[in-house]
Amino acid sequence: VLSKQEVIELLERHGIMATQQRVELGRLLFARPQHISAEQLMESASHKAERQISKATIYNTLNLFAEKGLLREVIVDPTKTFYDSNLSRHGHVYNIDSGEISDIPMPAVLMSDLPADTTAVSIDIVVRVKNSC
Amino acid sequence: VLSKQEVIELLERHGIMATQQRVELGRLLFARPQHISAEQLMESASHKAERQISKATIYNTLNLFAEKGLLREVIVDPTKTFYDSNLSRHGHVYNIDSGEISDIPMPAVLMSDLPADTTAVSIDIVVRVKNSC
DNA sequence: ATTGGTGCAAAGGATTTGCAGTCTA
DNA sequence: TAGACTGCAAATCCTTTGCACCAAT
Repeated sequence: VLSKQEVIELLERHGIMATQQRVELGRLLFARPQHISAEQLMESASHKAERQISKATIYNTLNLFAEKGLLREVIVDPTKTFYDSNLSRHGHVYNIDSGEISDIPMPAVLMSDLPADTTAVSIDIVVRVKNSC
Repeated sequence: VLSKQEVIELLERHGIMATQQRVELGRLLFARPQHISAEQLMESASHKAERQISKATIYNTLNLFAEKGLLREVIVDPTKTFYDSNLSRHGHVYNIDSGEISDIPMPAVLMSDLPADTTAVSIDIVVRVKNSC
């Protein structure tokens, strides 16, 4: 778990003004590598944060962190966005029954067939699984 | 472009009752390999279909076709689901500026690291790109 | 007749937005 | 003080649902 000061430095290194809410959310998010939804973060913040943090601020902060490269958006479910605090190169396994997300190693992917005049922003591999019946 | 009769046979082969709306939507969807959203299909149907087809039927039909294996859901954008009438093994390039989706070959992906007691339903590779500035 | 499909409008749920109040540099 | 951030509620957008009507077996 990072100290407030460590989070403040992390944010500022990424050009993000370190406000109180952002620091508290940062401590929750960067405590460990995890996959978390806006809803889950709201729930977590309502228990653990010193001050209560509004829904809009949760969404704003998640979007800002993702944009600034502190979080990675994980698009596995059309109805809900997850954010991954593990920035290393990896793919995801999404259990469509339980909603759980776990990591898998990402194999080398050949990038030879991208349209010219564009640049790759992200490469995602998602394996959707269901519980064996 | 498939004839009505060809679409009827296709649907029945997949255990789908061939109603008029489903056949018309099938003709639009299976005319060529494409990536289409519910909204785009509604737009297309409003011009080309013989009778007008309601929003609910569009969604019901897309979900049914996907469930029965005639379409593949493409989850690239958290705000909108696309459906792919190309069922062959391939990945996608999603242009976050234009919203365009195009295909890329899918490299062999090692499936050795899936959780036991689950079975893979789909494997998606999505490369998000932006226009070079 | 019975089962399944369709259309319409309303409900639902995640996310965004507008604006007033608050904090920070 | 100016600019940026936050909170709240309302608005938005995509998608699903409930229900009455229609079609096919």
